[in-house]
Amino acid sequence: MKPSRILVTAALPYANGPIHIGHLVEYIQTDIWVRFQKLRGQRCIYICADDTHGTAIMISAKKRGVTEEEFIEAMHVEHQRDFAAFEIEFDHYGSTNSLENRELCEEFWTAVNDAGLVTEKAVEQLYDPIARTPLADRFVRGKCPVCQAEEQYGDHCESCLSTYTPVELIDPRSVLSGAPTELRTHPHKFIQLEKLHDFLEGWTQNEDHLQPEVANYLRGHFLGEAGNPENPRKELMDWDVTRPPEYFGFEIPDFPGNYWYVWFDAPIGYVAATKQWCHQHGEKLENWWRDPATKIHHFIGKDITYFHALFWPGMLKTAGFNLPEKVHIHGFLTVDGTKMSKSKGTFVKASTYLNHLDPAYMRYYYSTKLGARLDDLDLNLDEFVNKVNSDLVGKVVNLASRTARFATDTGLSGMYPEDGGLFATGVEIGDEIAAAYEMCDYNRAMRLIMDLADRANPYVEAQAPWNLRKDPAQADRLQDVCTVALNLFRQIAVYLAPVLPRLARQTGELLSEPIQSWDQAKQPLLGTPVQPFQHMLQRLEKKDVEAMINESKEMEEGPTSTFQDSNAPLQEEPLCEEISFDDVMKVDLRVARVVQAEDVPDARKLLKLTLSLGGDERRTVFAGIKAAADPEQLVGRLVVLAANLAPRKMKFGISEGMILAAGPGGKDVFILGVDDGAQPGQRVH
RNA sequence: GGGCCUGUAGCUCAGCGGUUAGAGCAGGGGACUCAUAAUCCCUUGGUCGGGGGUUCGAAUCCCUCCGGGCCUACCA
Repeated sequence: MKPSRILVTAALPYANGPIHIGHLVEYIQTDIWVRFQKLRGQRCIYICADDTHGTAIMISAKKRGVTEEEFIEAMHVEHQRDFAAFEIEFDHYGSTNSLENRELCEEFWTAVNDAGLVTEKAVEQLYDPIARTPLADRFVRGKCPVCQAEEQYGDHCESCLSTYTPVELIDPRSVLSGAPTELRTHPHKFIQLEKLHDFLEGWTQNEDHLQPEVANYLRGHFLGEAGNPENPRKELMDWDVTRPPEYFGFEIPDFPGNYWYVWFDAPIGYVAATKQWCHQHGEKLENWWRDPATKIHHFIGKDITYFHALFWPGMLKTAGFNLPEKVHIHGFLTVDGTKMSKSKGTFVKASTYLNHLDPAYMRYYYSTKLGARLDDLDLNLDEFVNKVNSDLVGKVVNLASRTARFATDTGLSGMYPEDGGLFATGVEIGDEIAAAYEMCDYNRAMRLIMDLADRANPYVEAQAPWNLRKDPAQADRLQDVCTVALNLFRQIAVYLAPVLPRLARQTGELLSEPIQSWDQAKQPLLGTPVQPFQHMLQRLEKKDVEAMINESKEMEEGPTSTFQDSNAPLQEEPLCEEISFDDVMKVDLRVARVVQAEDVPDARKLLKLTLSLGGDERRTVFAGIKAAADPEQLVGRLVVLAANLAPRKMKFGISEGMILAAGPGGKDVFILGVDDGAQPGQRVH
């Protein structure tokens, strides 16, 4: 049975940066699904908005010397421009910083309070006294309490992989101002998700609301299972949903001076944006969010599974809104097999892409790669060029391009000619294609469609319209052959319409009837004029892809040096805030000799070093250089030791300092040495 | 350490208990000339990661090992 309404959302992009090709996977995937539903005659709307709150936005605005509102407004314009250029067609694109969202947040808040889900607890958090803001973990950097690695984030150490709280961090500093942080205690409100445990277990594990692997993940990771000794029922953690000032967001009415955490108001933004759309279209929000006849589909990336599969359904349930019919979760984009990288030029912004390439290429390529699973998706640049050219230009558009001009004078025949069952096969396969779209199995849909094109081209080859044209007596045959070829082409264009809306428009113009419905693929088009053929899609040139990648590479700066050093290290770890001479002098660096070096068998990264500062002065230091250094080769070497570092208890013993080294870690650690003549114990000035 | 996913032709993948394992692209040979050097025909190529098991029968189910990815690591 057809649902009477389908409401589709894509995750709200954060208004802190431009749209890039990784984002586009999701918005294109969702757009295709929505266009497919609409083509099938469903009542379907595509709702999205900018996610505008939080510390990061506040900081970005400050950096540019504008208000948060100005900042997010500029981003709002930019995002919409990029999406439109990629033919991503939202029915409404709102903002979480809206009146509607504030009101709905209050409504949800009242509901969770009334349901007894809210509790208050004191939270210790690091605070930046200069920027006057509490600091999320990623805004704090300091020394890892476990391995002493410098410049680690507040919650985990990238060097030794240990985790901790920002409070444990040694010498924590704010990333914002560089100031040493203060520890402050502030009341926060929490939502006790555990009280919804039974509901969430039911919702996540039944009725295909989630992909099976996602349901497994949630069961294994958060929910556990009653009666399963391997994976006993786990308690869901309380969710901290408020933030003390300063914070850019909505102030909480019954908790003055506090703000809802951005993740509280962001998903509510789905509802708020729908509400705005309703106002503009004379619709009732009740019909779209509180009517079981409306099916809600969320499309998200796997990174935000938790919020959408546990937290959000819990909120909706509590506040009496529709639960999602399905949360479709996709993987991440890699380029040529690796993470997108600014230095490699594979971190391509939507606007950069548009400077060089046709969005249709990307819509099609992603379609050939997207399935219903949450697997990562690789953009292989060679394959990209290849596939677009051979499939779209060589096979599909070529069908029209090689026959349309023979039919321009006559138009299409009045009766559909014998075609050996080709069109009928296309009708039959159409159901399979539709099923594949419905299940988000776009790569299967594309394969089926290309298979149709692979059947159509041999037909043209066999009928050889270019020969028929030479004989005036064969004029009718010629018209019939072109009628078949162009109808097969049009059938394909209908099936591709969700992916390639422009091609569908062009096909409509060529054959004098717009493509508006999936069912148009079931009936041949007859007797209409054929317009003069115009190119529908340019071939994709490898050099354009290369130009795009080059433009995406971050520029090297400064005077040209004879040493062609990459800018990557600075990109990955930017310079810190300026500090004073006194600050520098606080660190007592000493020359030390490694007198003993041994492997720590249980540690993944650590070596235990005994250092001599001359005489009897010895220090034990655990250094995260196991992968990079051979203990035997270290013995006797002079190194530089941060000698007045507070001792730190680690799993394997007490570390009494740290040795200086450069490099990203792992195998690439380069220990600082000292020129010949230095003596252990000498200070480094 | 745990969890999830994954390993099929040079590449990207389909097949997920049943005839000699498939497609597209790439490679090789030929044809055609309408078309954006597109198209068409033929063709090379795989002991389906290794090993064990269940079965009349396994790429397909189970176990185990190896490799890859992602997520976590007593705050998601």
